[in-house]
Order: sequence, then structure tokens, then C-alpha cells
Amino acid sequence: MTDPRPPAVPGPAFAKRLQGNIAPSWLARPATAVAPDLLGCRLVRRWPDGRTIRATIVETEAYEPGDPACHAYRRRTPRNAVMFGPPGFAYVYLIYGMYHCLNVVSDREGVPSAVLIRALELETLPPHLDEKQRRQPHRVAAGPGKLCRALEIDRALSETPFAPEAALGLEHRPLDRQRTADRGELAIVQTTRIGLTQGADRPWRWYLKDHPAVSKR
DNA sequence: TGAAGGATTTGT
DNA sequence: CAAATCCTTCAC
Repeated sequence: MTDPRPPAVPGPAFAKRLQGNIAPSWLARPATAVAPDLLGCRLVRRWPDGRTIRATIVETEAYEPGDPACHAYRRRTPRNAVMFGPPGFAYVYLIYGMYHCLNVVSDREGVPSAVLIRALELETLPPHLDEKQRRQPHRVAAGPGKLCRALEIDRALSETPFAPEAALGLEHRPLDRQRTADRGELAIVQTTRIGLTQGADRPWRWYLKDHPAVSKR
């Protein structure tokens, strides 16, 4: 019985040397391993007209099998089916009738798990920001619902792959930031997840320490 | 076929 | 703390 996945332990041995686009194989690990490794990586949003926005991931949460807070906890349904598939695809759902949330499907096929992207630092600001947003640019993508609104992400993008040239992409940490992480100097805080009624005690939320886009709670 | 409730955000 | 707002899930 050999497990084809890379080691579940995040860190230099696995993450080092990797640059550019994130391959599905890099995501083929438990969500609790992928979630902290995605901090400092970049989300890319591309539109058909060529417009592109890059953003640094600064807050994530992990959702795994056996986790009562995971949408796939009970069983496979039309909505959560993509979580049961191979890694590297988006799972986008509508919550409270008005906000969308973006997840990166992780782990191998048949193991329903995903990483919720909770906050981003936008490299370039989207157009049409109001005056309040212009004064607080680091809050524009602070929160899972807000970042989807800012990057025009909705369920039409669910089940689409993160890939070069696609509407959604993922890129490894810039080399200087990865070197910082390799030295163990990337300031990552691990704590409990937000807004859950079940599984609230699991410390499966990670964020870049002191980053202004991260939820306060 | 109906009803309850949710991995959110904002304003009172 | 409650509203906004609608889809998903589960019960009947």
C-alpha cells in the first residue's frame, strides 16, 4: 500500500525550487497541509478580454473528510461533487443568498477536501471602486465573500481548473518569499476557523501575521 | 413540495 | 444583533 501523495508535512523539502504555475500534483495533499503552503502564493483572475488581476493569498482555511464543517461531510451531492474529484479545480458556492466563496480542491481523487481562500492582497485594484474602498484598498478583498465580489468570481467558475491561461490560476510564491519561508521566517499564524456551527474547535485556519486584510476575530 | 438554515457582510 | 437574500439539503 503506497500512498502516491507527497509528504503531508509542509516545508522546504517539498516547496523549495518550485516557481510559476502550481500543478495539481502539488495540491494532492491533505487540505491541512496545502492551506498554510498557499499563503504567499498568488491567485490569478483572467477575463476573456485579457484583463488580469493577481493577488497574494493571505488567509486560508482547510476542510477535510470527517470534518463536520466540510460541505462533503454527509455525502456527495451535485453541489459538492467537485470536491470528490482530483485536485486543482475550483469549488465556488453561494452562501446566505448573496456571497460567493472560492475553494481550491485538494488531495487525491475520492478524498473530498478543499482550501477556502479567505483573504487576498490585490496587486492591482479592480475598476469601479467607491471612495470608501479607495481609501482602504487592503480591505477590498478582505473576506471570502468580498474577494469573490472584487474578482467577479461566482458559481460559473466552479468546477473549472486552476491553470495557465484559464479564468483562474494559481502561482507559487515569488522566490524571495519562498526563501523567507525556507528559513522558517514566514510569519504564519494557525488558529480556529471562522463562522462555523460545527467543527469550530479544529485549528485549521492560517494567515500571514499582522496582514491588514485578515479577519480580526 | 415545503421549510430550515448556512464556510458572510454590513449597518443599527 | 438582525437584515439581506436564495440555494441546498432533508423531511414529509
